[in-house]
Amino acid sequence: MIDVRQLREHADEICAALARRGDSSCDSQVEEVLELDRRLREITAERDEARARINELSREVGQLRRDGNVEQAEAVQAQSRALGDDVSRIERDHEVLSAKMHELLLHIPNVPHRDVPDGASEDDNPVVNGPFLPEGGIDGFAEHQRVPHWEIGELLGILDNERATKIAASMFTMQRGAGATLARALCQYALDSNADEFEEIRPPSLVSTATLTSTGQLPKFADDAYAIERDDLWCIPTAEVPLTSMYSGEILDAADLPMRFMAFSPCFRREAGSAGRDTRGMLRSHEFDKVEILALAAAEQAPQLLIDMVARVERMISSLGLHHRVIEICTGDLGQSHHRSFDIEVYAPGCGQWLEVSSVSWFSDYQARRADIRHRQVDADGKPMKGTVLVHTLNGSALAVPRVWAAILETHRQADGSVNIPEVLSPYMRGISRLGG
RNA sequence: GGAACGGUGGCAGAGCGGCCUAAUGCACUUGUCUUGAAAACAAGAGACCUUACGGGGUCCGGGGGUUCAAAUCCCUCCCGUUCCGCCA
Repeated sequence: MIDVRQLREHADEICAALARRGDSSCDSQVEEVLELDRRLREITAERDEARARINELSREVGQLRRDGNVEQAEAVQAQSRALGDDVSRIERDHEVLSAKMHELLLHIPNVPHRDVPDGASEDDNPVVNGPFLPEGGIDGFAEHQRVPHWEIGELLGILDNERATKIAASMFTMQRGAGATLARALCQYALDSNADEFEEIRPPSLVSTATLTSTGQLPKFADDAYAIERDDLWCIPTAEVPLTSMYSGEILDAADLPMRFMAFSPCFRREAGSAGRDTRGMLRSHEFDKVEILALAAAEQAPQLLIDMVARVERMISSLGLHHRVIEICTGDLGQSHHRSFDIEVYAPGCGQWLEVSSVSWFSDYQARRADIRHRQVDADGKPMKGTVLVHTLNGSALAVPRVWAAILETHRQADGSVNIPEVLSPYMRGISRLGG
């Protein structure tokens, strides 16, 4: 959610920034919000005035009754009752207007950071680091690496999506044997690698409607999430959702910032808009495992944290012997809640494509305003100051299992058809260092 | 799922229709005293909205109701504790 007060004072700048996203409907939405805001403040003043008068009169009634002056008390009561009717009428209007305004605000996207490159679509996302490829670039991969992971998985008996489909539905996956061990090893490894700075959390996988609204999935993207209507709960699409809301409605101490969390969780996605895309293998599925990293920070800490978190993901990918590049998300491709975003992509030689394995994003105070997460401010001497400010949120996937799993199979496939497990995973592989062969 | 009891400021906890502008204690901040600290004493202190910056309004789990007036009474939902039932 963007700030109404900011909007009031800097409407032109905000509209201009939103226009960079290429969505022209923002202007009219902003205008409508401002109009509602004007009316709302008008009637709020009216209501408060009436309420102040009622408070005054009620005190008078109390005094009159104590004095035994019943007649006059009743006269004042009648006066107050009439004012009470005014107040309830105004309150009804107020409720309608503020609900309308809130609804509009929930649909207005975040303002892109000024350094976000202009662009219309994902085709305009620039590569900002890499690509880090073997000698010879994309053509430098050997012939035995050019087998898609779904074929490798089937040959080695470690991927059984056919049965996953039988048990559940299409677009569900199932790993077995060493394949399942590898998937779990990746999570263990990701958690251990980030434990130096991030507190491990094991959050609920189902959350309330309020929680899913805070992070921006609702109301706009309800079709993408699995709903458990009977209990008014939703399956999380990422651990970002519960982690961000851990401190919702709370006021944090500046000294505790930044707060850093990581969590392993299953992720559930209906993939409503992508039916028929990436249907083979592990590239896209309704349920997958992921380790997420997340930070709640003061505004001035955010830029450096963004850089740090991208670097962490890059180190992890490199340590697995995978080939990656970092792209920055341009204005036209930026998610609704995002202020600035970087994707880490891994090259999968078997299926011959760059796979998005992580997206690290800075949300400015957009999510924090929805979730109401604030912190106390301190002055230059570290003394607490009056008032509170919203925190900034950042998050990213430390490691999303399926695509990394796929890239490992394809990248580390040997000429004899076996697959070498990256050295860093050996503590988690029960002694398995090679699949097949 | 059933029953009982609860939910009040950072925490503990009183209040159970008007003097609540929420007692009291702890913690906190500032000052006095002190070489410094502690103790003692005094004062202060929250959040949110709005403002002609004088103020005004809101906040006692959420929502609704009764009343001139609700922390206080009624309804409803949520959460917690304890006991029972069920159960990894």
